[in-house]
Amino acid sequence: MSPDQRPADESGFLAAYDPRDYDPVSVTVDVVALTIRDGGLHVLLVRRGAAPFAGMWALPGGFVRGVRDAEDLPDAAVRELAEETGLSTEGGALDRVHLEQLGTYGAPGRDPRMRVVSVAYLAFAPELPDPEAGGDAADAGWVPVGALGLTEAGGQLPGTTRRLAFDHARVLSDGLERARAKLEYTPLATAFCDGTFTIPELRAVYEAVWGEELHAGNFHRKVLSVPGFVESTGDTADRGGRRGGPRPRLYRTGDARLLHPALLRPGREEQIR
Amino acid sequence: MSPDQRPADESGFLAAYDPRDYDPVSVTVDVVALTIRDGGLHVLLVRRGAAPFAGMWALPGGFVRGVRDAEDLPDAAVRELAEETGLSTEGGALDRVHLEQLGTYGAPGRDPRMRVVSVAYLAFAPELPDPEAGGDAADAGWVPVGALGLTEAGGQLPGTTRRLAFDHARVLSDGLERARAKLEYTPLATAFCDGTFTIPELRAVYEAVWGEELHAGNFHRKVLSVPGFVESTGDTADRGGRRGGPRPRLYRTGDARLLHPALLRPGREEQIR
DNA sequence: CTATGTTCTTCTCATAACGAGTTCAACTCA
DNA sequence: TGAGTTGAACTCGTTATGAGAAGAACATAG
Repeated sequence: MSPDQRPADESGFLAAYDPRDYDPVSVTVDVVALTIRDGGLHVLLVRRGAAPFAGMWALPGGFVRGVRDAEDLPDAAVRELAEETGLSTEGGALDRVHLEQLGTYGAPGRDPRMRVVSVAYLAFAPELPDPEAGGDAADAGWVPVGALGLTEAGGQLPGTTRRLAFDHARVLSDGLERARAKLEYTPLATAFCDGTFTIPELRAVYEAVWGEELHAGNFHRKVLSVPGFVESTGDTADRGGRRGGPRPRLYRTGDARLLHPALLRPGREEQIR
Repeated sequence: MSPDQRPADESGFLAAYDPRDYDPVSVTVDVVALTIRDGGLHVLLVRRGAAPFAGMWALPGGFVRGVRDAEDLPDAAVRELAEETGLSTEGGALDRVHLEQLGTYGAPGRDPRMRVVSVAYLAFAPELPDPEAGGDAADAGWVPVGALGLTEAGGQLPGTTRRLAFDHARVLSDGLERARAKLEYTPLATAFCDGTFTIPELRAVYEAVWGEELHAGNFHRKVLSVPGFVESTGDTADRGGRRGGPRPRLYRTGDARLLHPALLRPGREEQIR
């Protein structure tokens, strides 16, 4: 909408009205950056050094530059991700990172100091280096998602050692559900892989994100039967699987933007009601 | 994230830093409210009376109350929708409206006057009364979506009489695509219907949103085969179809939150690449 | 009232997709 | 060298799908 559309009973103040004069809202971006390490799904977190929530873990993020050096929201997300990972924005590994908007969180009181509306972004990345802690972050690193004890309700199980600050358990839960859903009907799983990959590597991505094992034969058949999902490079990998087996063939991402038919998660009949 | 997570080179200014002092950003909500009238999909629009974009049409929306009478984002969306439709927030037709967050739009320059970050919401409503124009809105009403000449790229065809202000063509296009996708795998089509409805009425909703005719027999079979999508009331409608035919049976929404199997849009093979 | 055309609902049928399991060769590691 | 593992391709029964047909119930024109 336009900022000057507001209730009729305020129309007399139109010219003088500026919500910033008395109703300040700050805008930040947070990034849910996901990658796969050691066969498991990891998220990029920083440990807070200052109050509030000192000592707890939080998603990387920061203020959107509003007027001075104004930046678009995705640019702010990339900037925060680059600052946190220590990677350059240009010509580096960040080019292969898929970034999409996840949602916006603005409940009053979510930050105890001020009114903050936070635009969350979701990033899918191939394996990236460990971040360096810096600034007011006491620590930073890729944390296994399974170690956070996330609940469906957007909270954390009691007894989880790594507590998440603000409403970041909710944001992260939403990001994980988005990632799981996106793998079903888009080829974004390849964003977790390098330029070339094997079908078993792709299957490992699905298994890490979905958290369950898949039928290798059926997965293989489905991936190859979806037009444009992957295309063969003609090569084979250097060696076989970890504990034996033939050398798998290599593929790269195809030109499909949607998977048809989709690769649906098995056994969701219980979660449907 | 937290507002105090920012680059290390600013950490010296931590205590004194307040982005509102020099970097003001305003937050608004816009609502893409969809309903079905006369068998066609309509969106709620208001015509702007003041510059910028005077005379053009815009999505209803307005500022989020930040600190004084602070409200959550969905509450702000409901409030704007209620103000625009003239319907009461409580105990009225708005209870049956499905509301979900669509996305956030914050490109610099999208509002020529100031930096505005706008959180868009998507509303699915059964038939609602005509709104009353008020305040600085020159006119307001339910506009057939097809009359807006929307393009896939988020613009409008040249020659379209009703021009959309700001980036609202993009927002509306995103909302329509979301609506089309949601009908595939959720029972939200019933949000466009009254408490009880017939399968042909439900099919009319799908046809209006998807913009194509569906095979009546197959649609009927699929709706009844999805567990929890609809449940029979045991009654039949008062009369048959508009031009004849038996009286269809009445159903109400079931308890399913996801459709399995999904009702996929036909003929999307071309849009996949 | 009758005739005509429309619509709801349930079929059939051929094709496509799926889950589960099998087979076999290629490979790693002890 | 042998045992165990894995990639890739296959089978088979079940389920989902698109296209079409059939028949009964109904609205409307005459």
